[in-house]
Amino acid sequence: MDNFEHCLNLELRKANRVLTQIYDGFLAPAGLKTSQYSILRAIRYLKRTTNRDLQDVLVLDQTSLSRALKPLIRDGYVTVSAGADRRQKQLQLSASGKALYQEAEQLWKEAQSHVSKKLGQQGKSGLLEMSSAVVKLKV
Amino acid sequence: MDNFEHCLNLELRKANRVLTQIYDGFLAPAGLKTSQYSILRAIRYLKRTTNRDLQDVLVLDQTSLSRALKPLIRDGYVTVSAGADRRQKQLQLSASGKALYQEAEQLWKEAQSHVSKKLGQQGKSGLLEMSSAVVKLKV
DNA sequence: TGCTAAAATATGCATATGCATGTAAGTTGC
DNA sequence: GCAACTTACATGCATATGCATATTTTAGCA
Repeated sequence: MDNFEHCLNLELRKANRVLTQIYDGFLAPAGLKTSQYSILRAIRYLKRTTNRDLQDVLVLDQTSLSRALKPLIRDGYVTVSAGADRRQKQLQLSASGKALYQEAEQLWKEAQSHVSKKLGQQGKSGLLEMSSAVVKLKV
Repeated sequence: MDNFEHCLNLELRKANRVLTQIYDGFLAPAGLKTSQYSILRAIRYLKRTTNRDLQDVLVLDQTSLSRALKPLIRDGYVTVSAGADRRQKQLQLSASGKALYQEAEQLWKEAQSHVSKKLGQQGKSGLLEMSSAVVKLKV
């Protein structure tokens, strides 16, 4: 299909699948996928947050986030408490959640380092800039 | 979280979500998602192919592809026939599959054009090059 | 020939993702 | 103060994705 114009979405999706598999492979010893690691990381740095706030950080639909949180809550890594506004659910990392994050962070660093080395500094910043540009297209 | 190193995978995943939603929005009138459009497109240009061959074109796991094909087969857009090697399943577009592709192709062009304009020529080729580089990391 | 390894595809399981919609709680305007 | 609107979150539905594994068929070789 080299004669035809590449679909930007398909190409990005292919890259996404490959990269996700690489990161997931590195994170596997911790029993986490990248998607879950990203959530733990976001909660960790925000200390205390809500579904609503995580949506912006993770560029994830509210309903997707609602369900993505479930395994983490179920397994006790994230704790939920009611806020002053009782519609909200305050999210925090539990002790085991923090411990798991610490462990996974090391694995993530290996993945990040592995990929960075393969892509080179140019490729790495290119990926970040391109991703940022695409995210800005969000309506 | 601006003080911390961005996770390449998360940034790419965020971009992927945004771009997929844009393309899916354009394709919605045809009742297709980008993922399905990509499969129709690949089959169309290969004329006659198999799950195995599509794996390479779409950079998609065999099991994911197996299931992704089901709705298209169920709805009659893709037809299956046995090959000489009876383990294989020969895949082709049906008449309605070709018609649907024609319709969706117009919508896809609009999406591609819309995004290309937003990203600019630089951004567009950057995305394609970056994606290609990442796909090459596949083990 | 017949046994074993390899190849093509499917299925069980779990999570990922988003749209349409539902539910509960807070906000606003009169 | 209350009806109407908005906000925060969850659920039904359908597809997306991949790992481990099962099934069927073919290929290779003793």
